[in-house]
Order: sequence, then structure tokens, then C-alpha cells
Amino acid sequence: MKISTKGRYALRLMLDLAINYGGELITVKKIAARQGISEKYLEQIITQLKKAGYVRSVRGSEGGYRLARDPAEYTVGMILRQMEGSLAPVSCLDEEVNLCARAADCITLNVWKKVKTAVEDVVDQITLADLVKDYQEKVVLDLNLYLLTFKM
Amino acid sequence: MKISTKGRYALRLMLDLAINYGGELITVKKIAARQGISEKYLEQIITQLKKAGYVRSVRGSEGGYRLARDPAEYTVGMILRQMEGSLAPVSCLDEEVNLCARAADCITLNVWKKVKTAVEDVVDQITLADLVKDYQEKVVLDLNLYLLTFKM
DNA sequence: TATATTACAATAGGATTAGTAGGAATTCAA
DNA sequence: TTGAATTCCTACTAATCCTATTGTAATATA
Ligand code: FES
Ligand code: FES
Repeated sequence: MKISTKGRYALRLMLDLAINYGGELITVKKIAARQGISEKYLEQIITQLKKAGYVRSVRGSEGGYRLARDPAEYTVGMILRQMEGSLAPVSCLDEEVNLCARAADCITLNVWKKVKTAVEDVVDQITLADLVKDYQEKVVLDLNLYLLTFKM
Repeated sequence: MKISTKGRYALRLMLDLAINYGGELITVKKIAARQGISEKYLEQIITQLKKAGYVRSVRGSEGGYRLARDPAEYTVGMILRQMEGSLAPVSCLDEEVNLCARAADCITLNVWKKVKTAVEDVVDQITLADLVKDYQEKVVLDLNLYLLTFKM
């Protein structure tokens, strides 16, 4: 019941870009360092996000990546689906042609449908902008804590 | 975001036993045939369920398996956790010692917490007895449909 | 122009998961 | 007591997922 690293890393990558939205281009190298993720693996992931039109790139020296749209226009669900293909907990539920022969009689299928809906309700409601806000609030909180510690 | 085959098969296996609860012993062979799952793979799965005390076995000829307790006492969540270890969508959330070093600063962790809760709310509320009921209602429904088709 | 930096691409290796295979141990029934 | 059915045990193979390696193409800057 794990979300693949692709999905998880893609979300952290997109959040990193979202936090820097409007600023300069961000390199994969910097994201990898900040997030503690393999640089080459991130390259593969960001390539997929680029193909989906979620990020724009500039090649060459001083190049890098940036978000294609405003952070508020990306939901967590969009990003996960792009990387994982579907949020269905079982392949029997994948919308495509992949319909399971047992679907008509399968009692457990209903369980998975409910799980799928529950997950989607969560991830389709959270946008990158929400997460950026969480981040900014956390930064302020940490700063206050720091100031308090040193009695300033 | 897939549930492992072990978890899915275990649920179908347990449901099969639940439907036959109170009757005679059920062999792995029969379950494998009914569910269309590899017999040898099911053996490994049911061994794990036996170790957890969820099923009882009788060896030798005329042997087989049966549920250790009443179907109402098993939730889907119990079975999945037994097979998958945890329902957390990321290992960073696994209760154990496995705490992620980034947890304190990780913004996305909150997303995964919400996903985990949403999934648990579903699977911890459904028992095998509920699924048996679904099955029985379906059988009646199918019978009515059959009778109707032949105008009896 | 030369050089360093960076995106882009393809592939190979390692780790984990999914599934297969063979057979030993146990028990019932004929 | 023999044979068949069945659980139980161990090891192997195949597939998938994650990461690392290697190299090419494009671009800014000196
Ligand atoms: S096994 Fe495919 S629908 Fe249940
Ligand atoms: S990466 Fe482990 S808590 Fe976010």
C-alpha cells in the first residue's frame, strides 16, 4: 500500500519548484541536494513531468526548470496520477481496457472502490499552493522559536 | 499506490473461508480453483495468516483450513496489515523506529498522514461479515435475475 | 572560441516483490 | 499397511522498481 518513490519524489520536486515560483530557474542538482534525492533519478522523474507539460525547461549553462503554471493549479492528485498512472489500489479498477474478468462477481472490488474514492478525496483537494502556504507558516514558526530560544 | 497481491489475495482467501464459516474444512486447492490464484502462492499467504492466528489448520488427508474466529471479528484492515505490515502510504509514517530524518521539516508528510487516515477509515470499518452479507445478497439477486430471464 | 554548466537520453546494476517448483511430514481411509 | 490427500518447508526464477553510470546536445559566460 505504498506510493512509489516516483510519486513521492515528484511531489517534493514540484513543491520545491512551487516554493521558488516566480523566481529564477532551478536546477535538478539543487533540488536533489535540498531534498536528499538521487540527482539522476530526479532527472528521470522531471523528464516525465516535462512531457506532461507540468514544468518548463531551459537547457545549457544557467539553465534549469520552472513550474509551467501557478502552484494553485496543481493538485497533489494530478502529480501522483502523472507518475503512477492511476490512484486505484488494484489494477482491476484501472479505467482502461484492463477490466478484470472477475469484476462482475468480485465482492472485494467494492472495498477497493471505497479506498480509491477516499484517497482521491484527499489528494484532489490539496494544491501545491496549499503546501507552499504550509511551508511559509512553518518558516515563520521556526523563526519565532529560534528567537525565543535566544531570548531576543 | 497499489496494494500488494499478498494483501489482495489474503482478503479473497479470508472471504472464501468466511463464506464457508461453520462448515467443513476448506483446502487451499479449492480456494485456489475458486479464486483463480496460484495454489503455491496461496499456500505462502495462508501460512502467514496461520502464524497470525487468523486461521486454523488440520494436516493430512481430509485436512484443510478454517477461520479461527467469527467473520464479524475480522476487519479488512486487520488482514491487510497482517500481510503488508502497515497501511501507511510512505515508510516515513511507519510507527516503528523507522522514523524519517526529514519528518520534522517535511511538508508533504501531512499529505500522507491524511491519505493514511482516509484509507484506515475505510478498511477498519468493513468486516468479513459485511462482505459475506454482500455475497449472499448478490447470490439472491443473481438468482432472481436468472428466474426472470426464463420467465418462471 | 573555449569552457563550464546544464538538460536530455539510454542503459545497466542491485534490491525488492511476485510467483513457481519440488518434496518432506502428517493424517485419513480403504 | 498402503496410498492418496493435504499441510508445511525451502529454494529457485521472473518481473518490477529504484538507483547509478555513461554519454550527448545545448547554451551562457569568460
Ligand atoms: S479480482 Fe479483479 S475485480 Fe476482484
Ligand atoms: S521524506 Fe520522510 S518525512 Fe517526508
